[in-house]
Amino acid sequence: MDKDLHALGPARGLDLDATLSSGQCFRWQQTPAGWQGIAAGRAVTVRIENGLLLARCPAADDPFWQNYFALDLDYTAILARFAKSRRLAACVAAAPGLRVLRQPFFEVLCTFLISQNNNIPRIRGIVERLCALCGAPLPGGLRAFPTPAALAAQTPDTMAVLRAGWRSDYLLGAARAVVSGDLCPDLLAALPPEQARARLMALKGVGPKVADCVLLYGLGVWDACPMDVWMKKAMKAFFPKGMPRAAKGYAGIAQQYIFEYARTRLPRGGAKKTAAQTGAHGRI
DNA sequence: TGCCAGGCATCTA
DNA sequence: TAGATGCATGGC
Repeated sequence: MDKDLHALGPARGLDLDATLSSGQCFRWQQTPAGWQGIAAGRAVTVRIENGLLLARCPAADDPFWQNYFALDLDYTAILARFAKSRRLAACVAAAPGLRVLRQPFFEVLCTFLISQNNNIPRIRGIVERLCALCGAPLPGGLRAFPTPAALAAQTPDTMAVLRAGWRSDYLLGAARAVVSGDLCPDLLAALPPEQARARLMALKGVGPKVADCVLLYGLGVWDACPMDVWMKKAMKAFFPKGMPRAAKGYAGIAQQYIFEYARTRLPRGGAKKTAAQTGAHGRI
């Protein structure tokens, strides 16, 4: 038995594969020992055994990871609400162990700036090069995600190694806004969601999609709805009258299940065309 | 080889 | 105000 391996708590239905490969986070990889991830300068390897979420990490990091995986959130109650909508329940059934993670604000802001008009393998590559460029070294040859100050100290020339294209300017702008105090996650979290959203969208490179992802994944605003064109069409096909009432207060979480259903159960690019035009909504 | 990617800013009508 | 276009890069 690995002496460093210990329980963070009951997994409460959490599915690591579904959650960590769902496109809401970009610094996790599957290893023979479990899922290895880095967030907020902490490295961890997690896996689930006998209904417990096990972690290999310093015990002092346990509260961080318990919060990261939202182990305190009662998904049984949330999913029971969702079950009142037949179609939403069908989406949940496709990945019932999917969870919305509580990730560090700045990491979410940067990774979703990188994500725009991009694909997941390339997003991961750019994020890793960013961490190699200016993230603090961690044991085991790993790198932390850069602090706002470390990123703000970069220049367009030094950022060229990322091969991130125009997104590099957005990253520098975001980092400098945080360092200057112009953008403060604590203040954002205290604002009504609509005001926080508007404040985020005042940043160059942050549109409605990125802003909503930051609200949902980085500030724990469970009602935020990340919307891109593909998702809007899937939503329109599944729920032409809008998000079902059963999702009230948890629309962002509900949408995570809808998105995962569309991503994994519909043909490639399907929600753009197939769901809306061929009646995929009739199957759920 | 060409399409497209969990968008956004900018331009134009 | 809505729709079209360009943007940098690489996965597939």
